[in-house]
Amino acid sequence: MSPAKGEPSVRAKRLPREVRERQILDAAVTVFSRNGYHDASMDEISEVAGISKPMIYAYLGAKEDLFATCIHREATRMLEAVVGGIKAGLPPDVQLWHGLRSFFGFVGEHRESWRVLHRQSITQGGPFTAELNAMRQRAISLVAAVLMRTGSDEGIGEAASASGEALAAALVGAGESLADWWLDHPEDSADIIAVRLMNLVWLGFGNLVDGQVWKPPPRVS
Amino acid sequence: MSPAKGEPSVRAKRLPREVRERQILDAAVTVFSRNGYHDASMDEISEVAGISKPMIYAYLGAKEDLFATCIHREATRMLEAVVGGIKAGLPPDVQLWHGLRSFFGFVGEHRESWRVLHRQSITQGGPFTAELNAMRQRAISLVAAVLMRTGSDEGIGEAASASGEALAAALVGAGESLADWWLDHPEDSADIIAVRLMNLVWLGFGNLVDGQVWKPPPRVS
DNA sequence: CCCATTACCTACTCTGGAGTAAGGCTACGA
DNA sequence: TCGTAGCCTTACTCCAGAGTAGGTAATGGG
Repeated sequence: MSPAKGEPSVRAKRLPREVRERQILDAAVTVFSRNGYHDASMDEISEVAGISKPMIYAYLGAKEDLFATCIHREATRMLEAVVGGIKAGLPPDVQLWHGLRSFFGFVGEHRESWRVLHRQSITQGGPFTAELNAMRQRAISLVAAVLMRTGSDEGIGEAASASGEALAAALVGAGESLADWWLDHPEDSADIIAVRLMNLVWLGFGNLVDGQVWKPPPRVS
Repeated sequence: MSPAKGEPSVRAKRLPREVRERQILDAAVTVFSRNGYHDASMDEISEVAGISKPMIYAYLGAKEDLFATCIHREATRMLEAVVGGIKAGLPPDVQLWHGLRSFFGFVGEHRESWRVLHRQSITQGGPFTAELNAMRQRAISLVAAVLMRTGSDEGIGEAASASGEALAAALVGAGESLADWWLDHPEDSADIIAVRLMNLVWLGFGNLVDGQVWKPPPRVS
């Protein structure tokens, strides 16, 4: 922007802490998503944020703290998007459908967020693992809750209720993996991806093979 | 141990290269699975292998090469286990069932291998990413092949055939995620986990909710 | 107008850990 | 017996990159 001479370390304009923190977090998410935790350097983050390194330490603490804060913020955003997309009182398949739709919608619009969350959410190592596990668990619990509510609404089958969390974990994993696959095959829209997973998860292969298809209800949202 | 002299860097017994390489790889898998790529140090690996560091460099090359070799070996083992568990000529659901069973069986018996493969297979960064992606792709292709073969055997439905790879990606992800979940909830056997995923993937939630259950055929190995 | 506060910077220190140079053993063939 | 090939080690070098010390400049209340 503005600078007639590139932007060679001009002293940054004075800004209130609140704003700078946001900028730093945004930069951190960008860099973390590009390089992963370990290969991201504080120097690079500070550069992207257009600020000098000590500011990061002053405001957000050490690298680990910074990362944990990123994870927390992005995970919260994502979960809110998904939860916000689910409307109570609708039939179970429709609820699931809305959840998936919100999820893939979010991923499509916030690729960086998604990369930070997923690419790093598996890797063990740092003490931020706590933050990551907590977030993942929140996701699984959320899904399990939807599934179980679904179940109790119409007398759930043995197989499903006995293993709610396991099924939720599987579903979450399928979603994650498919989201990743999608990033490499962006030709389809979020809704199409969501429908595919919905087909798999609701109908199952047994029915798909027979040519059945699940379709979203005509007039919802 | 053997505290009379501890075991203070006693010169290791002379062994043929082939054997040492195996030992080093085993140690590397152990350490990588415990700490992840970045937090694993060559020093620790050499210590676990009972050998000095330069030997690793002499035989297996730099850290990245070592890691890539580990991934390659473990991934190959796993894929062979899965492929070996699938018998051609059986009904589609049974084939899928055998595949899942082999997969979870492998994970149960080779936790270290699994951790290395999965915990690291997502994280991007090093140039070994190539190795990882290749392996993951092999897995997805394999699954897709089984699914499609299944399909063509009995006139596959539109929905399934249009998105074979996507569905395979989802299925693989579900398996991975469930395997991870299992590591934290080891109270169930591999077969039980496999049945759960089979239920989800073959019957779908729609049927599970109605109380249907998929059961393995009575007499198949 | 002045001083306290808060934003901001340059220019370091210091350590973990990858990778290597250079040289000792040991086995086996001649 | 010696020599040479190939295991094996100690003891470094070297650097990226986390984290900090100490100082400058804008802002705003008195």
